[in-house]
Amino acid sequence: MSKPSLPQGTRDFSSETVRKRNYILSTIKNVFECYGFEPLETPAMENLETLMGKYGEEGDRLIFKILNNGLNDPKNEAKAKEGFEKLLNGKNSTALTERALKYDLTIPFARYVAMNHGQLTFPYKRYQIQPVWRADRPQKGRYREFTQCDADVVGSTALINEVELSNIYHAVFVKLRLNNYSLKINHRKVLAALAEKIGGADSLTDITVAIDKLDKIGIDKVNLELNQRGLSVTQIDFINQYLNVNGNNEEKLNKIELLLSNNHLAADGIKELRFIVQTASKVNIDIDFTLARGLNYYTGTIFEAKAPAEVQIGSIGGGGRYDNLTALFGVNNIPGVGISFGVDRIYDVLDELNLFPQDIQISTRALFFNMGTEESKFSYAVMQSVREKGIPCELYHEQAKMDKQFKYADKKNILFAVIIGSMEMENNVCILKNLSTGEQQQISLTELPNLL
RNA sequence: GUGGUUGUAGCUCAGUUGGUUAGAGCACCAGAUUGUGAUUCUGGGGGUCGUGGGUUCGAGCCCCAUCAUCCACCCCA
Repeated sequence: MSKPSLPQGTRDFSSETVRKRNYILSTIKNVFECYGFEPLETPAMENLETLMGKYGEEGDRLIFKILNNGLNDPKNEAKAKEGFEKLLNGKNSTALTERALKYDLTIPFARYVAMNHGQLTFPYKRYQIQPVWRADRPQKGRYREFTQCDADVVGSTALINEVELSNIYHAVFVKLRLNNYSLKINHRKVLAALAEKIGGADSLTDITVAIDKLDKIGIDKVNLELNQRGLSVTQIDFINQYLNVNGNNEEKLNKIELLLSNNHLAADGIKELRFIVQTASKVNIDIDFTLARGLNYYTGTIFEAKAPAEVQIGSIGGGGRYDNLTALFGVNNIPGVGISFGVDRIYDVLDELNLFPQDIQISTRALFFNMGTEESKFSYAVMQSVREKGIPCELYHEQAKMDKQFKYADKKNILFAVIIGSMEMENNVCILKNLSTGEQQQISLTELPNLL
């Protein structure tokens, strides 16, 4: 038998890791609940049809598909072979695969809303914390199975939702002591206005893909890429003016207003951004007109949360407004806006900056030493009475040298040692030792629970 | 999907132009120490050198393939 291994890009989470992850997840969850969002969970797998075509060509390629069962049944053989031929020609075949692992939480959510809109109370505010899968090649901060935390509001076009979601980002990051985060925002209508203004509305994708890389590859390479994508010198020149818009948020808005004047798309977008920036005044919002994000379904404001600059990890969250996501599933007029937290990356950031609190690793408060057969029976009974008070504790599993029992307590971050030997048994007392300070005292057994 | 990096003990890594029985530190176990964590000392267990082929009298080292890993691109959280 070969050594056991894990599929590429997946991970086991040790006890310590799970505790750290839960710290992040419960922080996010509490904030979501605090803002009136309700939980939702959807299955790990969806019908392939539900997912295909929703994430662009690149996205389709990264969807994990599940092979149908029973393909080796003789009566399915012809179908299976035909399906395989189709697959070789780059087409999907329900004869081979009709289910897939979910790729994100947004599309399954849209499917859910489309299926249940009759019963839901709008605006419907839901949050969802679940794993998703992508057949991407793993690298730093990138896995094939990872957890997303989404909060969306559907059935409302009110801008207050964008403000709320910005405040959620702020609340979560502050609670995680990630005070230097930045929340970049932009508006799809501003980007569209830029494309319109230079007379290349149809090249919107080309423009945004290129300018999105500005802070990564620099202006020269962006211009080169724009050139390669077929834009003229005058067009590139105008884009450069657009990219040069700088200053604080208000200054940027004023400058872009001037640059994209007499364009109703730009006017709309700028008005909305201005409202959000002014209303969500406590949030570290940084208007960034180069922010593009996936162009699939966003139509209004777009968000991207960045880790503090000293950590070389890109985006730790993102989101935006979509006009009509459920239309993909035949239900119209349900606009929405949502955000997502990238837990796995937030984990890496907190780890790198040493921001996990120490006390999240403590589970057992007290270790009862095992001093012998009779002693341990006695200790066990005492321990059970302490457990009844809700204090987590354990008895060392066998009689062993104290040295060994101390080391066990050390490794498990246990705070106290409770030692009951024959002498203590006779007098109904115990030795309570604080393992971090080394101080110890003899106390009566009735007092014990109060001192733990 | 494209290009590159690295695979030797539980962990971090040495290992000479290819040459005896593959090493160290940490960790683990036992003892010195039969009711108090340290330090020190002594002893001990652990490896198909990622896997499969090839070259050679001889391979941890060279060649091919494969798997895994990490990194970059694409894209993304």
